[in-house]
Amino acid sequence: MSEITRETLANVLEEIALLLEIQGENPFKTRAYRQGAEIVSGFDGDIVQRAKDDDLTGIKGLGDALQQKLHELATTGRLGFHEKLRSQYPATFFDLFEIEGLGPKKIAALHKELGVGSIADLKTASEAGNVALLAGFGKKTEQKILAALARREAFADRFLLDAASHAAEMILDRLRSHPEVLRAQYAGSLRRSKETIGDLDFIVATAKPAELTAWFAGLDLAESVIAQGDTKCSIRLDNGLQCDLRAVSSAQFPFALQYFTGSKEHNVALRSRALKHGLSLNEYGFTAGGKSVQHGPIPAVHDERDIYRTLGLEFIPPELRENRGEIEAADEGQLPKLVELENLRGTFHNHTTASDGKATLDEMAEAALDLGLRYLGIADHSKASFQANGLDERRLLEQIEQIRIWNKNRGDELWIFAGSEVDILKDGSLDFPDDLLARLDYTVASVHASFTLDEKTMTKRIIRAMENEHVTMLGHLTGRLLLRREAYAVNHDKIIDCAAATNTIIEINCNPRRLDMDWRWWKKARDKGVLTSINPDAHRPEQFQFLKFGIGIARKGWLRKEDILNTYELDKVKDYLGTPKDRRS
DNA sequence: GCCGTTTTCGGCCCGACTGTTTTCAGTCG
Repeated sequence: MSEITRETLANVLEEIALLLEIQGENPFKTRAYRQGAEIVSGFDGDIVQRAKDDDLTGIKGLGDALQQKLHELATTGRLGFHEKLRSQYPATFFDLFEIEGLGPKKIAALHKELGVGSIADLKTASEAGNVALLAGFGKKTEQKILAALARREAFADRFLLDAASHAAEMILDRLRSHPEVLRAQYAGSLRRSKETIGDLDFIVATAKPAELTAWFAGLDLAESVIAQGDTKCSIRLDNGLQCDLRAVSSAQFPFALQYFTGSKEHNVALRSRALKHGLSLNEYGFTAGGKSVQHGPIPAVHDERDIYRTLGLEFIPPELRENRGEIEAADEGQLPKLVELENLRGTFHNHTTASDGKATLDEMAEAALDLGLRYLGIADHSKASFQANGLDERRLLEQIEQIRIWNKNRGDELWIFAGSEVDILKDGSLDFPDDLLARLDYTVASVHASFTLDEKTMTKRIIRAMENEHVTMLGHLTGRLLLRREAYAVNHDKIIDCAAATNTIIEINCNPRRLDMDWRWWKKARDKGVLTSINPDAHRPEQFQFLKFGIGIARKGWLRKEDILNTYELDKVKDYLGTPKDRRS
């Protein structure tokens, strides 16, 4: 029996939800399982242990039935109910749910009538023209399935933040310059600063919605038009990214923006709260609702802030809207004052041509100056990263000297901190000796090889590095490359505890391919007193722009200005780095 | 299947768009 993890528990519940849908079960029952999966994934604590101990009472959304099932699953590694459902379908069956345009009803029909149990089956049946013959299906549906299958092969279904953000800003500019647009904003997961983006959502306020949707469908950026109506239009860009436009009145705008920003889970919670206030909330406004509560007059709403205020809540910034405690905190007036891009004073963890960067030290420094930064940390690779032209001891000493000269001449404009991104070797020792590390202003310690160690060994390895007095911060904790490579196994709880105990900073690597450590861990780390640094890992000047994605992740992790080293003023950073590690706070 | 400061039963979010329909089901968000 493989080890039971949080993911196992959540996946089993999610699969049950899908299978129940296929069987036409009561939709509310299906939803209960799906919500159960969400609760398990987002639970703040050791849900697996709680399930093993049959200690799940009191967790909202997990009733008797789910508690019993989770307990069975956690203790025995299997769930009879789940296995019975699954046994009726092939192992490849769940892939079908990823096909655009196919939901439980259509998948059930395809399976029952044509025996379709995999993507390959679906392709064969569609190409043979058998799908179009089914009741409720037609030629167009079959064509759409084939197109979706082709697209699935050609494109990723999710996009990195930089690609999504770039497209969104471009389209937003176009929308805002349209004469019939009063207000425009992007919503969805991009506005929430999720680490990857499925599609883009735009909301416009206009008196002429149909004119806007037609204009949107005709954009030269549109590779194809997925749907076009009087108030809604969906197009696909030529990189495969889907963009949805909703055109609403100015009065509806805040509601639509709130609604389409999501997350779905946040909105469900918000709507249920509205009902308790005697109000029904949807994407167009408040209406009288709720069964037994006497409602007052429908309040005036001009912006999103008014929506939250009406429900007795502080304004909840989009990044926090994941139903992970933000509504409760807003209710108690306990939301953090989140960090802003303007709070940044400098940046650490940047590369130059000395290792694998594409710009020289001077070029990086000039770019940092242009950005208005007060200090810049250089951290080129160490010698073990030979694939990245890592510096040996002699070259590092030369670079330190070069930085000292810069500071002597131009330190009052931009102060450069001499650092190193030193490799954490397989046994947890570092790639440079302590006496050399001691000559640096700071170090970023990172894993760049031996990714396949088991979790216990990897965690021990990283902890050994953190215990070194010269390790200022930990680079990209899990080594994940979003949409490309999974994180290596590492125990976040233990790393966070060690970071707190040893005063080691954990970076937020804001390369859009990384965004590591994951935002879901930051609130816990912050509460334990762990400091972070928002690090662009820039290999060329334009990559300083990654800082804004790091800010998004920090905000998503509930972080405030004071939780982040590079919001400190220069003097304070010098003090911090000049204080022995065990006496930093 | 979950929930409850009127409820232990009867609610649980719902509107837009498409395609296959002859009045609506399915999907998506």
